[in-house]
Parts: sequence; structure tokens; C-alpha cells
Amino acid sequence: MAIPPSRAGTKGVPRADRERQILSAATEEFGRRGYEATSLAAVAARVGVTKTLLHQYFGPKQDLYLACLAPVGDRLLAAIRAAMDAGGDARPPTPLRVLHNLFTALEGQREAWFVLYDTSLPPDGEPARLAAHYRAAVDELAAIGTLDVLHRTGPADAREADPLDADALAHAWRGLATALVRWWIKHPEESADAMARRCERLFAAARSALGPGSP
Amino acid sequence: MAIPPSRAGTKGVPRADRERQILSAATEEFGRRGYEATSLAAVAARVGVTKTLLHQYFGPKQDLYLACLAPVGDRLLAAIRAAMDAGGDARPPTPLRVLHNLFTALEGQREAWFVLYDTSLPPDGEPARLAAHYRAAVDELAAIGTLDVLHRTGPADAREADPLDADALAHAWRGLATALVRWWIKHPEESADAMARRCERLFAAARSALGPGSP
DNA sequence: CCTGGATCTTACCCTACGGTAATTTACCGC
DNA sequence: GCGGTAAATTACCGTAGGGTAAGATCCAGG
Repeated sequence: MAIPPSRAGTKGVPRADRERQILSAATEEFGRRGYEATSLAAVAARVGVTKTLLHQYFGPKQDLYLACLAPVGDRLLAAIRAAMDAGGDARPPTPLRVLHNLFTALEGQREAWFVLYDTSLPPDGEPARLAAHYRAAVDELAAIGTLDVLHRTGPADAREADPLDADALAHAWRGLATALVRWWIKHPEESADAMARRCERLFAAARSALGPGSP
Repeated sequence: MAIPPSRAGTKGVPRADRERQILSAATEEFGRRGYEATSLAAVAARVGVTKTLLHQYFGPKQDLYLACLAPVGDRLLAAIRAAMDAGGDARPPTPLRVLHNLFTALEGQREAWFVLYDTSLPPDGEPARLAAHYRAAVDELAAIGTLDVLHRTGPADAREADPLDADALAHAWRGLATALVRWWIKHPEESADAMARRCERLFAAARSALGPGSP
């Protein structure tokens, strides 16, 4: 009776490729299930590889998460910056341009958004710190647009404006984007462009529902 | 040398009270960290009691979660229904009334919202099923308001309207509410009423930012 | 052929956590 | 006082998951 041959040894996949595969799979798992609920075994299985290899290439779970987050954060930040640099008065309006760029940046890795906005990160740790860093950068950009919006519609005397309104609006805006991305994930057939157009329709509809102007 | 006295034995807290304490603590933990990341030991410690007692009163983790979710779901549903039953043309407009009722229902247990909208529920299991049930009920209500909004602003020929727009709008609306609740949690000093007023201001501001009417 | 390095696995350890059985203490009515 | 029940605990088990050490396999290049 032959002893079962060991499956160990190279499979001919160069390290750089493997690392890309792992990062991709891990990003998807982290985004879907959240940091805590993601098991390295699951990531490894998805790649068709063993847990151990992940550790050899990326170190402990924490570091793998960081390796996923960094490129995602950079990509998203760049997308938002590009949309805002076009100027506040261009068409389509800034919020829609931002969304369009976000969708484009997320195409092919839509779950990546939830790597950045993972609510289950252990509060004290490097992951939370790096995520906070990227979130702060995003919020800073959001604050620019937000202040602009509030100044257009706020009370004539700026001192009457509640200083927290800006923060709340930025937060709400971020949450809205999150919800749209989540919906998008549930409808994989929708392209980034189609999604942006859909948002344009929705915004138009929402505008009439929010204000006092509806008959 | 005296053997350390056992701390076992009743502490004079009747079962019904303990159960309320446990439910309250568990709701908060589940809401904060998510189902997967919540440890029963942490809940027990918060109550000042042992893990075992949780099991004796509520059974396995799953059942404790269900015991938390059911009242939360009922409360939130009732709050939304009450807001929508007042009629679509009353002042303030329906979305703001819904938010106001939600904030009021969540006062004192703001994290409860995230028990219902927990993204880290194991996909196959009773928790996910019950949560899906409540979410579906909420979405059904949202769909009513949503369709109303879209019909007011959509193309004259209703056949041109994208049927998925309604679903996406409901989803976005829900996500917006989620973001507002999250912001509220980070600002504990803010009352439910103040929060509702804040939302009114924000909606007014957003309205001008979304549409093509801004100069 | 054979040696060195790159790739990948097997086998293992340790801890945290969910869960159960058995036991201990306090209170309450008689 | 004295059971009996309600309220808790201690002590324990099993497993899943993060992490490590060591070895196996394959592929160049000489």
C-alpha cells in the first residue's frame, strides 16, 4: 500500500502572482464578512492554497489586512480627489462626479469599500489606526464639499449655524455612498456607468421628496 | 489556611430583572461589535455575572441574539408604521417623521439599530433569517414611500422608469438612516428631538446640493 | 546528475470561545 | 431552625482559528 504522495512543493506560480491572488481573495473576504468574521483558512481555500502560505507571504492576519487596506484606501482617495479637483461648478455636480469615480475605482472589487469601512475592526490595533487614517482623509475631502453646501443654504448669519452640522452631513453622505455600493454589490450585472446614471435619477427624485416644494 | 470561599449563590436579583439586564447588555454589545465579534464572556462581564448564567437563561448564543433582535425589530417597525400612518401630505414630510420616530424609539439603546442591521451574521442560520424577516418588513414600508417619490418625479410614461430604481432608492434611504444613527451614537449628548431637527436642516441643505438649481 | 533556492504542505501548538454538568450559596415559607 | 427552590458559580470539554517549525517537491543552472 502506497503512502499518499505529499502535495507539497511548488505549483509553478511565481510569488508576485500568488500575492496578487491572495490580496484579491482576502480583500473580497474581508469586505464581505468583516475582519473578525474572516478566517484565513477561507481565504486560503479560495486561492487553492494553505493557510501557512498566507502567513509566509504576509505575516499575521493583521498584516494581511493592512496589505489589503493600503491599496484600497489609496485608490479610493485618488478617485475622490480627481472628482473634486474638477471644480465645484462643473456638470454633473460634484456629488455625482464623486460617486461615478468611486464606482469606477471599485469596478471588479466592489467589496473593497467595506474593507475601508469595516465596522468589526478590533478598536485597539494597527488595522483600526490605518483605517482611521484613510477615513480621516476621506472625511477631510467630504468636509470641503459639505461646508460649501451648508454655506449656500445656511442662515445668513453664519454664527447661527450649528458647527456639528457639517460633520453630520459628511457622515450622512459617506453612509449614503456606502448604501449605494452595497446595493451595487447585490446587482453585479450593473456597470459603473449605469450605476452612476441611476444615482442621478435617484438624486433628482430625492430632491423633490426632501424639500417643502412638493405639491 | 482558609480555602477561598466560593462566590456562588444568589445575589438577590430576581430572574426577570437579570434577564432584562442581560438583554440590554447583549443588545449593546451585538450592536457595537457585531454578532461574530461579540463574546458571551464580554456580555456576562458587563452584567457582572458568569457566561454560564447567560446560557441558563437564554440558551446558546444564537438564541440570545434572537431574544435581543425580536423586541428591537418590533419596536422599530412600530415606530416606522406610526410615522407613515400619519399620511403622506402632513407636515413635517414623511421621511423626517420616520427619522424622528426612529430616534425616539432608539433613545437609550441607540446601538439596537445595528442589531437589526448586523452585517456579520452567519449567512445560514436562524439569526440571519429573523433579521431578514424584519428587514423585509422595513423595506416593504420603505417601498411605499419610495414609489410615491418616484412617481412624482419620474418620466410621464411610467413604463420608462427603471423598476430597480425603487429598490435602490429604498436601500439608499435605509443606508442614510443607518449613517445618521451611527453619527448619533458618536454624539451621546444629542437628544432625539435635537437630532430630528438637525436632520431637517441637513435635508434642506442637501436638497440644494443635489439638484441642478444651484447657481 | 546534483545542488540551491523558490514554492508549498504537513503536522503541530496554543488560545479564545461556545457550551454543559455538577455544585454551592442565599433566600423564603413553614 | 429547616427544607426546598431560585440564583449563581466552579470546573470542565470540544473545537475552530491564528500562528510556527520543519520538511517535501519542483525547477533552474552548472
